[in-house]
Amino acid sequence: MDNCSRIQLNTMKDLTYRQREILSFIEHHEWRNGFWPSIREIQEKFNFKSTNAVMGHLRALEKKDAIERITGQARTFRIHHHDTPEVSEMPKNASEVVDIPIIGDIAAGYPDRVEPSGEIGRLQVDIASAGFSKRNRSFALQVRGDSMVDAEIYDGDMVVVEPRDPQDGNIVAALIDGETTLKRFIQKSGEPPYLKAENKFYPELYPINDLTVQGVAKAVVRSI
Amino acid sequence: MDNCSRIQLNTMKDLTYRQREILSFIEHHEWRNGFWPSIREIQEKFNFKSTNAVMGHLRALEKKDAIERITGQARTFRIHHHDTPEVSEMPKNASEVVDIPIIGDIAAGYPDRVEPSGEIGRLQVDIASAGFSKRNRSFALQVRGDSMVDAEIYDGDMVVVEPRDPQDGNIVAALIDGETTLKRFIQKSGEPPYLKAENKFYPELYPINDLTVQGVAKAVVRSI
DNA sequence: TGTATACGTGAACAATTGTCCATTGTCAAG
DNA sequence: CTTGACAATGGACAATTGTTCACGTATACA
Repeated sequence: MDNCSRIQLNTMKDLTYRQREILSFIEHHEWRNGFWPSIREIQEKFNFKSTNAVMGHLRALEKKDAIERITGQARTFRIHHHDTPEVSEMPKNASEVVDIPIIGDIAAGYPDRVEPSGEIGRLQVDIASAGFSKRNRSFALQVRGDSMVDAEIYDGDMVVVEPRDPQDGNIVAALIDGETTLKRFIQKSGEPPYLKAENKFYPELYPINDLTVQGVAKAVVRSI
Repeated sequence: MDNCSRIQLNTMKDLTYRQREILSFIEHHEWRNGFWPSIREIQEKFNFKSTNAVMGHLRALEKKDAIERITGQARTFRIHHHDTPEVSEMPKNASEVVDIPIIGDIAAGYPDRVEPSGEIGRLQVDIASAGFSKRNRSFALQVRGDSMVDAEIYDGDMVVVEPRDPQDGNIVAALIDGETTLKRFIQKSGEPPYLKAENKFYPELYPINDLTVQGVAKAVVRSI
């Protein structure tokens, strides 16, 4: 189907297809559940009638140096990833980002497993997309009320705000009547700037001075 | 109103020093070895004469919602990261969290500056509120289309999905017709579960099998 | 004073789980 | 044809491991 996974499959190692299936499941189980499967869980997954079928594969995988185990101990695996990591465009300084794969299509491949090839990008939360700053100059506001519903920002949402000067059209955290609220910042050339609520039931215009705007909203985070 | 958006700021009761030690060791063991410790391994570490000492602590940690276990199964832990553990043997590698203050009211202070006193909590992007996992078990989906607009999820949003079994009412990433979509998972007691689109112009019901649900949506992140 | 929580010992039990025995079959290579 | 790698069955055993009961201490609290 997609050549990415095919290439990876063949470059990997001299594992058989079945062994690769087993290995995939083990990895996937840990990824999904946070702990490794027991041999009988693997057995069930593949409808083996005997645990020894699993044992055979595990021995093979260990012999081929794909995995490592601690004999006698339950659910103790270690996966050896000596397939070549591709050149990464990601910043080497891992401390700067929280790195989350963006998966666009996980339909292909082993149905119960997310193929690496399904990844269409990475979400680097602190920098690229959301403006999260390590310097902690950014902050999050929890939205109360519905003054921004027309901008799809709702009660309870967290809005990440970066303190800086706004530009026309930015959603800003603004200090109005002693309260911090979210408004849209409007500044047409030659005219004085003003703020605007994104809810048609609210007054449109708000006065503004140089202490009003506290920062620019960079992202919305909503827990579900 | 809904407790979900209040996040888990105060849901975890305070751990005792001893409980924190235990928790730290469990985390550290997994970090170092790649799998969770057994109860007797914890016992040895702390020189307990009885496994029941460990059991007591584990029960307490579970009661306080710090960990999760699967009864009867070996080495199956799940750590709930509600806050940053202060006592930790683990390296304070900053790459693990992006730590953002949640500011409830900054009206009182100097408006161009974030007052520490205005902080009502902290948003730890990778773990607490959004289900971001440093182990990368979570993943993000970019929403295409409008099948969830009635749940305030829009085209282009990033949805953070944690792979686990859904409960009634959860928004889930579901594999339908070879495509991953967002649906609401409905399971009334005694009845077979089904999926439901949150858009009145879409068909309501979708069939479901054990490969359908890929995970539960934990958060929405939208760049502005 | 009672009661609750935290902390721990000691021993026994039962479930989970890894391991190993013998055996069957296929298939490609020598 | 034989050999070896691969795949799987079936059953049994033993180690690992989680669980529970009974019992003890200390501390804080109303």
